[in-house]
Amino acid sequence: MTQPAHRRRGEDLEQAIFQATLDELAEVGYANLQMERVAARAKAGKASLYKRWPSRAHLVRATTRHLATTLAPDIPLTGETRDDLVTVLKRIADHLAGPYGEAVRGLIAEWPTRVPGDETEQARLPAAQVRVVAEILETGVERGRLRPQALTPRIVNLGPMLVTYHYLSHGEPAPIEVIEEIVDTILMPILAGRPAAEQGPHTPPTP
Amino acid sequence: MTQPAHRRRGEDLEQAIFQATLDELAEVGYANLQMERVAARAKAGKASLYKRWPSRAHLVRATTRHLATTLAPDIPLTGETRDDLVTVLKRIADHLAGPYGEAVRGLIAEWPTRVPGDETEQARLPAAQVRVVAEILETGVERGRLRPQALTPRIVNLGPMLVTYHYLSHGEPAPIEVIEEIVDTILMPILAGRPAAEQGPHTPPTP
Amino acid sequence: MTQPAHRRRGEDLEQAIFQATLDELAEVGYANLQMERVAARAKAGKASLYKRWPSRAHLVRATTRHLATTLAPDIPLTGETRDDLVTVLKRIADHLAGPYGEAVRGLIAEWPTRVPGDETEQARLPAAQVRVVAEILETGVERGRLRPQALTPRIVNLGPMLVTYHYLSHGEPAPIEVIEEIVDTILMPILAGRPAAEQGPHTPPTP
Amino acid sequence: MTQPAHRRRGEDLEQAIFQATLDELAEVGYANLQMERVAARAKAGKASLYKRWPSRAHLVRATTRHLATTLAPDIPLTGETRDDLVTVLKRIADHLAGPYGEAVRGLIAEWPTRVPGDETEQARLPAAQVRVVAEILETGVERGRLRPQALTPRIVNLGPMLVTYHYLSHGEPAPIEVIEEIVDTILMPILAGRPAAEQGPHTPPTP
DNA sequence: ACTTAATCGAGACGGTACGTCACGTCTTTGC
DNA sequence: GCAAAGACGTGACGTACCGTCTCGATTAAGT
Repeated sequence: MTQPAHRRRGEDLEQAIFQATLDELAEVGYANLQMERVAARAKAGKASLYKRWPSRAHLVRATTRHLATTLAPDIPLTGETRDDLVTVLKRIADHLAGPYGEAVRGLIAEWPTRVPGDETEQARLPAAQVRVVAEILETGVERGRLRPQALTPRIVNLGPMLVTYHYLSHGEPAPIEVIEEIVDTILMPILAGRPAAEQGPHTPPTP
Repeated sequence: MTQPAHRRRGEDLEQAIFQATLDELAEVGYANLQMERVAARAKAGKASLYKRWPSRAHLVRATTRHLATTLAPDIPLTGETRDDLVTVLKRIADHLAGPYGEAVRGLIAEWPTRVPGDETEQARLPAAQVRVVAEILETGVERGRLRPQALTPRIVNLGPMLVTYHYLSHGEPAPIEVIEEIVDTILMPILAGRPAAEQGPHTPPTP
Repeated sequence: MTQPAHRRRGEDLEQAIFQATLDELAEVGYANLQMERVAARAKAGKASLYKRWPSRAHLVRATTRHLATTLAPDIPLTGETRDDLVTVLKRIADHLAGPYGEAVRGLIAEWPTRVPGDETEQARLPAAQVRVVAEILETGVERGRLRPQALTPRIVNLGPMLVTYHYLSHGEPAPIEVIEEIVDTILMPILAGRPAAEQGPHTPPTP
Repeated sequence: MTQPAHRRRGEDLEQAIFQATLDELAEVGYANLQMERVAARAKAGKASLYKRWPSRAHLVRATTRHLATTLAPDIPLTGETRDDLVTVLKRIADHLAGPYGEAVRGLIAEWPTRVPGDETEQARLPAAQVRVVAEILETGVERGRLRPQALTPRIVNLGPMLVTYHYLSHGEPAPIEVIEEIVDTILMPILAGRPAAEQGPHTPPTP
């Protein structure tokens, strides 16, 4: 028999529902995600879902948060700011091609806007990976390559934001050429405080 | 009598449907937009909608394009790059608070992704207003204030993109402080080729 | 409160739907009977109807069968064949003026003809009342007034059939004069084996 | 081009519509007969139909009357009452299998009942063929085989009525065995004034 | 022959009911 | 005493046909 020997409760059940939600997001996307299908896939009753989350949006939001805690980025860094930025942004871009990206797409459209006191962002950037960006920039500053003033949250978020926006508007992750162009013509000029003209894509800096 | 003397057909009818769609977007948002309500509001039959657009997403997309053609930006410019950028980006931000923003939110989530050959962007930036950004930058270049190399599409779009992203992730238009921060710490450094810390409005570039 | 304390399911719900169907048949007739109105009247969802019967025709057919089981004819008989026949045929005629007649009218037109193995008759005569006719004739045979050979199903059904046909072709129940003419010029001659012209009520056969 | 060189008007057009209606009745039956299909089949506009008949029921009724005028029964008679009755009733039964029967089925269900002064019967028996029945009976009376008192309209109609009822309740024309049983156990006893026992199906009268 | 008015075909239109589907709630049954 | 299963009331969906209307083309009748 496929059914569990002992009926799942509490944490176990929640895990199964999260997994079913992720699978559905990956297969049919947010727009076609149905509570009935999630429940069936998790071999759970619909009431078990509604007892925990009042709507599809809340379930998906909880699922992405669950996903964030289980994710180990593990990105190999070289210490070279420009290359490391390309690497981590490509990771973020590809991450969006999966259930996480679908969740962001859906929550942007459906999250009940303007709940007073609910200051959360619908299009929350993947925290663990943004943290890696911050580490790259901190390393660059320590090595004297980047201006310390550039380490503001807005600039740290800029790269992930542009990559996410590309996914949202094109429906697929940014290709490597786009990421390199973003890094070389937008991020590095701001961070290094040098004109973009002194560096182009794939061109090593003039000595 | 409220009913038109002659039954509306073709162009007239389409205009009425677009208007009804815009009104519904503004009132209930994309997620709660219903074909039945749009039809009723336009005093049209549902079949008249489905004869023209196969789905809600197509109707909304057509409506935003219709909206773009009827929009006259008419933004007063001073010739001062930094101030003009703040002005036009604020306009874009506020424009997103209306039906146009709702349409973008919905299309991001619901537009059928990856139709081969359909290279259109779901989160299309408002073309007329982005054109104004380009004019501001061209003026700056002509006056020798901005680097000519910065006039790439990606950099021209950068400001509108950040403002749009703010709306998508927060659900409300970017406030003026955020826009000024974007212009002063991101756009102007890239455009003028100077470190953000050293720059202020109306400051000539250091030799 | 008008709503039931507990949501109706199974048998209870079915009873309510049957009652609503009968009411609609009586009020608007079969041709104008709508599933939506029946559902609304029964305070049920349309899906609850379609889960049980695949079409309007099946619902009405089931309703008439339900009606047949709950009907108690209770017709007072005198033992006098001719008079009892007139009485029961009048009952049948009047019964047709209600929802039952409407159901028969509709099923004749709409029942999917020639379903292999579905030998049921669309214009099924009301079984309980036809049984009373049979009893009348059996009594007549026992008393030696009627020929035993006349007790075939076709002849037993003849009276109800003619009365039903009158309703179908005129849209209203046969009046008493028509029923008496049917009994005196058609039924009694066949049953008693005497020429119609020579017969009257209570007249012994000429030797 | 497939369109007629000369556009049809008046009588020509009406004929084409009648023919299209008959074809549709034969192909899909009354319940599935659609004004749009009739119009398309007749290569006519819907307005041309509605200009002449206010509803589907009126169109079908007019079509059956048109059909009645164009029908030539041409039934071979032998002079033998019993056999001739079987022959003509079989003709009537088979006639019902075509568009005429479908029309009767539909009009029974849909004809607006109780229009004051509209005394027409929905289930009008085919007049030309009923007239043949009358001729057969008149011949029988002239030859002294049948009782003159039996020549009432109700008895003349009895045979066609029973055959029609069989079609209505079974959905297909009465087979020959049923017709012979009707003639031998119902019609002949009434007409000849002899007990049914003296004649059975297929059994010659005892000398 | 040349208008002139009627009539036609074609089909768009405003409506409405259809039968389906998923929602979120509620009841039952089993563990 | 909670979980699974799923029936239920609700209501929007997208489809199909209704009966009305508009339009331009065709045609018979009147000049």
